[in-house]
Amino acid sequence: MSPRVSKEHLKQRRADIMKAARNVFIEHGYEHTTMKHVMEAAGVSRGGLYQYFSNKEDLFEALLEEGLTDEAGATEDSLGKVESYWALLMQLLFGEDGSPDTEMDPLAPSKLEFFITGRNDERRRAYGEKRYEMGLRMYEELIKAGQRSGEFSDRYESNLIARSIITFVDGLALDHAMLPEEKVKLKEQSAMFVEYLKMALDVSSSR
Amino acid sequence: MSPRVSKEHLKQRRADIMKAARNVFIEHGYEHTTMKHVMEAAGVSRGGLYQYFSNKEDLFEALLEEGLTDEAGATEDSLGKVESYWALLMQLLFGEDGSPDTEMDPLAPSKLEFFITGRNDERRRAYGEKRYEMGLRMYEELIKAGQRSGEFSDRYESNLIARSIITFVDGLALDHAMLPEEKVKLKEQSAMFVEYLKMALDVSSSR
DNA sequence: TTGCAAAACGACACCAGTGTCGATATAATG
DNA sequence: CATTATATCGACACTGGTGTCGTTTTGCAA
Repeated sequence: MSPRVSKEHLKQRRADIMKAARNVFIEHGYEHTTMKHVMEAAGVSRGGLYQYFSNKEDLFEALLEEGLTDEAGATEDSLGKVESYWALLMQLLFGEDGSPDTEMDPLAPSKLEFFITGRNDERRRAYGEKRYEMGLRMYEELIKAGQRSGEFSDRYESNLIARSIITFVDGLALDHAMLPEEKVKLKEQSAMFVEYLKMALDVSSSR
Repeated sequence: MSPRVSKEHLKQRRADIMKAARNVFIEHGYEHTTMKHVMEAAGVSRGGLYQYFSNKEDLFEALLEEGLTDEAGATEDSLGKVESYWALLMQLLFGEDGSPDTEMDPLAPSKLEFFITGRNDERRRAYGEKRYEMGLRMYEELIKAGQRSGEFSDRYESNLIARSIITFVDGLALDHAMLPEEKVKLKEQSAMFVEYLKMALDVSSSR
């Protein structure tokens, strides 16, 4: 119900499709979802869907970008109301409450798929690298700042610590994509990794 | 050129196909290789190929099993000629020479694909869990033994350490699947992880 | 109301990949 | 050498997914 409609309505429709698509990707994974799945979930026709997204890749990338801006916003928010670099780091790792829990981005498995299966496609690869660099820089800057302030020890290179954080997070995401949470022991592993970070950064208390 | 042949020849043919398939999977990844690719690489017809493997999944699983038995054999070999649990652990992690290097199983990215994209298939999932458990048990037993012998501290639970090893290895494999080696800094990260293990197990020297 | 631009529709042509099956070729056996 | 079991072949039918495009519908403006 809406030909030649306001830009508002177009935005809304697009958002609706993306929301439905998100659920589909979560359910079926990237490779196994089809445009037909999305059509049905979003209650839109084939032609209608292609009006907004020219193919599955395009659609998924829209979701990726959306997630990115959301995240950036959340980080922005945290920046003010945090009392230490350590607290900020914990918040970056585990979200709002800043303590290890069992929640993970439900879209994460599909994201892994997207980048792994696309590793031979130049475009996709470049995009993946860009995202890796972004994450890396984020953690690295944070650690550097903490080191400069004296809160963190500079025994280890900030770059390397940042890298190991990403490796760990990716590893957890990967294992969690394939195994039930109880088997991965997400919470315990996260807690242990935090111990490791405390050691590497020479932070005593967790507050 | 070989109908009604010796069992030897059949084994050989099968092995040849698997070898060719391995290369194809390495080049294209699991999802993007087709039976046609394998046919061409192995120099065998469609019908011929299907005589040995009933589909792509079957073929890939044969490669997985092969890798598993190879690995078990290599581990077996090490067991005798190793002077400490620590050395054994390093050998398990980094292969023969037991020191961090930049080599990784070239089939690893395809393996990740196989299990991630198949995470909703019951059969595949169960298989993945089985493999995880196997790897977990292997590391756990080793660490337990080291702890019993007094070589390792039992400050941390062997199970948890084993898990974090797998998480780390998986994380590295994942990042390496998408990023060039220089970007992941495989070697440096491995070295740092070893430092961490030394800390967790309270091992002083690396020999 | 009426006209229209364009949003939404869904049938269609197309393609790539799969697994099968009858035909063919040939290594072993007597 | 003739026979035969069967390994190998490749054409084929089928399937599922894709992106397009002419048609229909509908919200808005005149």
